[in-house]
Amino acid sequence: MPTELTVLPLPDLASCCSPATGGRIDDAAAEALARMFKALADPNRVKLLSLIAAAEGQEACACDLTAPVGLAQPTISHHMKVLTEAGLVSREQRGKWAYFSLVPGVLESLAEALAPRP
Amino acid sequence: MPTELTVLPLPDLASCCSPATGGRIDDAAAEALARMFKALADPNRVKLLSLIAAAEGQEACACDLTAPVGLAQPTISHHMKVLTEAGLVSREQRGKWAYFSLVPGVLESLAEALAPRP
DNA sequence: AGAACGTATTGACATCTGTCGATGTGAGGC
DNA sequence: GCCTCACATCGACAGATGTCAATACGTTCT
Repeated sequence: MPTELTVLPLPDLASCCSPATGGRIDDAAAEALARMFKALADPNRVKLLSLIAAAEGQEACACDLTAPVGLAQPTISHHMKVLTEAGLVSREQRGKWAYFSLVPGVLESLAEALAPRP
Repeated sequence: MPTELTVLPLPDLASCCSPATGGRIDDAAAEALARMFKALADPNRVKLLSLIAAAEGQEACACDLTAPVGLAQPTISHHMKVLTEAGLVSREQRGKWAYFSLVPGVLESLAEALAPRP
């Protein structure tokens, strides 16, 4: 079977050149942005992302994510899937452990869409 | 009766000095951020925000928001309430029209939380 | 091969969310 | 005063979402 593709391909985000505050955005851009924000719209996912971002190399093992947020293992797995499919983090299997890392540039693109700097 | 307060007081956002990607954030900050993102987690709300941001003075009458997004009037009203309670826009009654404007600095704070610039 | 371990998937559940029609409210105009 | 206009609120509905227990999957060790 083919490797799972992220739901939001990176080019899509890169193409949303009209930032949210810089003018009217089209339907596709609005949906692309909303899909990213939806992935961030849960406190536990924000925490998970923060944990990964705070780790060295900006990558963390799933085993290190369960305890800090205090949720059951399947729930963590679910949230990580949401973050992965949104294109915010990437997953790498290393032995029996799953490592997640920030996808470079995505958060910066999102921030740019929110408040473009002159 | 007292003036309605925004659900997310601005100081709260300002105090979330540990950005999402700069280190572990505490529960309160995670929830504050998630609340903002939740308000942005709908394509129509992104469009509405974009319409306001694109208008001169970054303010728009509700009557000008209904047609572009193609939703029923109560639905627009609902979305604007969500955006207002999230602290992203403010509402001002002028005659029989309701004007919404971007709350200054909030989007910038959010962007900063997502990707702090050095 | 079999056991142990780390994760993912499934199924079920309660809750939240987006949407609209109907109705309420408040300001201006006749 | 009454009617109209702009907007908010209510009630209802389908669909999405967060959560966990139970189970399945894949890797590693013996």
